[in-house]
Amino acid sequence: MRVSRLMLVTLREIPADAEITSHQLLLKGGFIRRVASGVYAYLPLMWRVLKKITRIVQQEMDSTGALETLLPQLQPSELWKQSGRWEAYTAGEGIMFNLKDRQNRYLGLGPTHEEVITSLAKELINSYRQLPVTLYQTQTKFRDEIRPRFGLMRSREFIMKDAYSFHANQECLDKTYKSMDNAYRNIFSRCGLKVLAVEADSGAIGGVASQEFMVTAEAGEDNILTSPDGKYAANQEKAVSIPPMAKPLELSKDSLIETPLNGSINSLCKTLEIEASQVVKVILMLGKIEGKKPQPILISLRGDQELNEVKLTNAIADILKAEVLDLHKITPNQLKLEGLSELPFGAIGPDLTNDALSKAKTWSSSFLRIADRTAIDLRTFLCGANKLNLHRICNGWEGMPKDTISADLRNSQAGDSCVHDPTQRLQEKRGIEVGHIFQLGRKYSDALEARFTNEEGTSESFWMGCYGIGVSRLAQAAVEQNNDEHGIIWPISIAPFEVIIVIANVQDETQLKLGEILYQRMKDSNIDVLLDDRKERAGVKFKDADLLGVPLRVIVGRDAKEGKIELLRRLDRQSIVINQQDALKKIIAQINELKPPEFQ
RNA sequence: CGGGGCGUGGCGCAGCUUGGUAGCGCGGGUGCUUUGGGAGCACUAGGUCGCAGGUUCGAAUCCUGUCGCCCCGACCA
Repeated sequence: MRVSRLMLVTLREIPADAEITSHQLLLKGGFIRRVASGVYAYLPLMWRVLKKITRIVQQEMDSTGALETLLPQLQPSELWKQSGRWEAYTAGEGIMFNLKDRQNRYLGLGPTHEEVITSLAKELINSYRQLPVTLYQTQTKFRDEIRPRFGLMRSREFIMKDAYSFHANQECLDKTYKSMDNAYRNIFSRCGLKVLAVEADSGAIGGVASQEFMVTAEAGEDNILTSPDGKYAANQEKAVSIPPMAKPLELSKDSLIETPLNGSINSLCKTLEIEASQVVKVILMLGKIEGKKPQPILISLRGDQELNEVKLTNAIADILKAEVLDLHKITPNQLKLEGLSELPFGAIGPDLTNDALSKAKTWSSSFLRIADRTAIDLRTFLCGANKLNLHRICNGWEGMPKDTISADLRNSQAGDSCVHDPTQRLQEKRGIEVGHIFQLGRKYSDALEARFTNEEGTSESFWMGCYGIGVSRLAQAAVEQNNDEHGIIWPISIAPFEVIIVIANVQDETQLKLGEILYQRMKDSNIDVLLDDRKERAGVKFKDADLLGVPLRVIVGRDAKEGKIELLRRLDRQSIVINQQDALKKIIAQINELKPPEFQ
């Protein structure tokens, strides 16, 4: 390809709305253009990158025996109602774009494909003899994100590889799960990415075992907690740890304490000269629960701990045996709308009585009370006295409502001791999730009644796994991890081109001719080569070459008349002057050197 | 959804407070010079100031509404 024919538009100034480096560089280098919020056009250069990633993904998936397919993006609501996800994915802050066709049928734009694939498996697979089978596809997915941001990192339309496996039993699922884990590690390593595998919550998709693959980068949106010995890594939602000990509280008698105008735990503690770990704080939330009345939830936490909403959601679902569709803090305005009297926010205790809900119009009339174990473990603590600006000292939980359920609700934090080895202290990192593998179990096959006949001749639901890679996100994550002050440095395996030939001055016949000869030779040797034949000044072309991040650069310039060219490596700007006859050999050698060792 | 901010040539911005019919830098086109790190000079094209109402003799500027985009947040109010 010739740069003069590439529709290349690089920007001198960074567009104002790009926040993180990778987003800025992709815009500046002419790789992507925003079309709407969270919706991007992949320009020709970017498309080459995406195709290269896809190719690697295909090779690794194929080598596990998975079958490539292509499923519809437009999906009938019926399938989603059968799996029970239609409500959760469309109501409230649901992320599924949905629409009505001319016959008033409801459809969703696929954010994922469990329903479709499971219903196909139901139709196509009847016997254990057909199992196991894994299907995968690479295509555009749609998610109406609450807040799209950072270019391709969190977009509303994105490219994803998703795979689904079907098995006759858990052991077989385990085997495929492991082979996917292995394939994923190969994929990321071949793409030139440093990726960390972490334990994860399976979230809205449901299921048992789950692992995320994180590109470590400051700009990442996810918090990861790791142990220095490398034996434990989990994302914030899932991470467990041993919290620091609470400082024992000296005062022992029940006593009321005036605490006017204490906006926060911190100021409360400062005024009373106590530690946050000696306080029990209460948060009131309202959960929308499938098939039930809105449920007020009273959450008790130790003052120095943070609420983990994912753990809370899981705990609620577990206790009520129903899906949690939505979970939000209760606001004074909501209380008013519900016909309830005001509550002493800021001074609520774990024993706030259900009387507070007695006049509720639509809500359940009693609290679901859940307390984090660290709060339950406190012997003596300070908590709200259920009256504005009033707190009190409590001696243990004896006097508290009997229906308080203990659960792990807290966020693990950097510095906490690790469960597997208390001498290890958790460290915090930021990461970009580029892959996620799950063992779904039988959640979807049960819901959609997707069954096969097993060896005993009886009917049984499929065991399922699902495995995703955010292809477009991975491409941007690669930029986030590989760049310098001059621009992008693509890992060679996913670079839009492997080599760029820059003819310093196309008006110089000798340079132009030599450039063209080298270009032809490289094309003949199947090298992905780009020829910068533009009638621009050399400086402009060098700047663009840096920005575009092509790993190897051949400069045909002044020394062309002696048959010499310069070969420059983008990564470290090491350059050598060589005879043009040796060019091809040297370039091929360098291309191989730049690949990860195990794939040269 | 809550809070904050911004919409003015392709990009980055000024002008708005104090109304008088639009400007700067970069980019585009043409010509000459230049030619290894985002060149110089000259000429030139390009904007119903997001949109809709209103106030006014007169609106980019003031008022109302609306659309779009960006940032922060959703852990005791």
